[in-house]
Amino acid sequence: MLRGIESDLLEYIIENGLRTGDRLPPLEELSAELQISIGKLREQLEVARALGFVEVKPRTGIRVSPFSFLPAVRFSLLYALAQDRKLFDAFSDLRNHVEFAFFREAVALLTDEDLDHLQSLVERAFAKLEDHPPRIPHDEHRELHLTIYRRLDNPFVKGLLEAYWDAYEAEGLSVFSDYDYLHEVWTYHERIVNAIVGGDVNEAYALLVQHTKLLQKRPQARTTRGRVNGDAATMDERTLALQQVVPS
Amino acid sequence: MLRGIESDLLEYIIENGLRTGDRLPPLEELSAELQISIGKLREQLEVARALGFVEVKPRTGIRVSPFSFLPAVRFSLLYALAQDRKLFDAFSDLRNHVEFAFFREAVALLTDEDLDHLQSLVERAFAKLEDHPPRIPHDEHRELHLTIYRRLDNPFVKGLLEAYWDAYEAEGLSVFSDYDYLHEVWTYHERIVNAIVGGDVNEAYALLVQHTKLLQKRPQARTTRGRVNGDAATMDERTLALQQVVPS
DNA sequence: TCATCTAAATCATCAGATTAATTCTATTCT
DNA sequence: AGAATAGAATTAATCTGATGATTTAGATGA
Repeated sequence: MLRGIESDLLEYIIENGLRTGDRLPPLEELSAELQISIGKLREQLEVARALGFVEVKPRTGIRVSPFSFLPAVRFSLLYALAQDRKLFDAFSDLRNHVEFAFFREAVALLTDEDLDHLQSLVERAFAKLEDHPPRIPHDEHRELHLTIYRRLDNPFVKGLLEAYWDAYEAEGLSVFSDYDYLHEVWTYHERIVNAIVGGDVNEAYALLVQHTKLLQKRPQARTTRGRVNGDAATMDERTLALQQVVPS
Repeated sequence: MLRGIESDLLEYIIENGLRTGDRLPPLEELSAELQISIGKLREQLEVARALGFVEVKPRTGIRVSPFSFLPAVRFSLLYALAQDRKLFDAFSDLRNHVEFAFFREAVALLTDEDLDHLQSLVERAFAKLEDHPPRIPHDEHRELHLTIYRRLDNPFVKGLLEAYWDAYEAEGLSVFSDYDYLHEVWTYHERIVNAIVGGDVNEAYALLVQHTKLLQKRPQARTTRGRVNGDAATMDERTLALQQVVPS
């Protein structure tokens, strides 16, 4: 049990069969019971908290959280990216392969409500793009992708896909896209959703793959530090407008 | 920089551009410089240590480790499995898809030495299986798979694949396999390696997929607590022998 | 019923002291 | 000179006790 992990705190949770929502004893009690100081206990607690295993608040105490792969992946990923931004492409590559690999299975599980939701996301995205001034439909982008995989009963796949978007945001890519690119992406999204709704999974898959290639050759309008380096004079009006707003 | 992660310690590493092997100041100094107590610093240090970002020893101090995705994945995965063993199948499914998705690319990068190594692993595995008493070639199994993906320049893919084997061992599966199954698996391995060496990647890929299906319908000779529940009377001699030795 | 205040529980943080582990260094022995 | 050993210095590891901050629950009053 828990071989390879040294944590009296987590061991306590496992050995006592604590489940999501269950409360742990106060640190002082735990300290007495586990025979280790509060200081050491807090070191382990911080790890458990960073990885999303427990939620800890004053007065409320320590509660077991539902398992999610996301915090661990995100923590490691964001640290890696802070050291070397080139690793974003590596993770991106993994994410793309995972999306491809689970696409058919995921689509097969979508409910009617999910399909409606996908369509409304496409609508909202185009509304933002065609607004004056145009806005970047970043939240819609994230949610569209994650919605497709929502019904997969695999926390590890989900965690990876979710972490991608956190990394995407950390990289600042969302802010630095040009208008034509975004429009083309969303045209693909629209066609993917239509294919899914129409029951043509093969077509949807093919479009997904194509749309990913689009991202790979996206305009590299940024320096290594995430600042825009495009010459403003060469940008079209709508792209310029996009760069002046925070994505919403 | 490091948005979404709250850790003065990691921030220090990033902001000061510390690289693999670099040393951090002693905790007392850090405490003074970062204006936080040693106790709090140690909480963050424990997280960084658990995720493999730093190595910390008395007298030597704190050193930055090369980045690896493995510790974060393993930690989260092992905790998850300790709570619910069924999650092994979920991670296994992810791992299989990732192996499939990166197989061709990985094989294309293998060197001649790698191919030699693969062949020697197959030889060693059969030698163990045909020994008296037979031994489980678990290390060879792990290394064969990881060797195939060794040249991939993607720490995230590598971390996932490595973590699988830690989980595999934690599940105790390695100890509870029957002889015929193992022999069949290694026959596949042999054919996969031969196909790779022969340059027939498509054949190798097809065999890989087949061999994975073999694992999915493996004999479930264990209870929920990892103990053998097979009736000894129904086992053949060689399988019985396997169960009495620790894999080596 | 609602809002506000009060008190208790619990985590959060800190400072200091002691202990243990590791590495370096100097000494001693062969 | 070289190897083994003993000791010293550095640093993390752990514990203790004290104080502060936050959240919740309950009491109080309009």
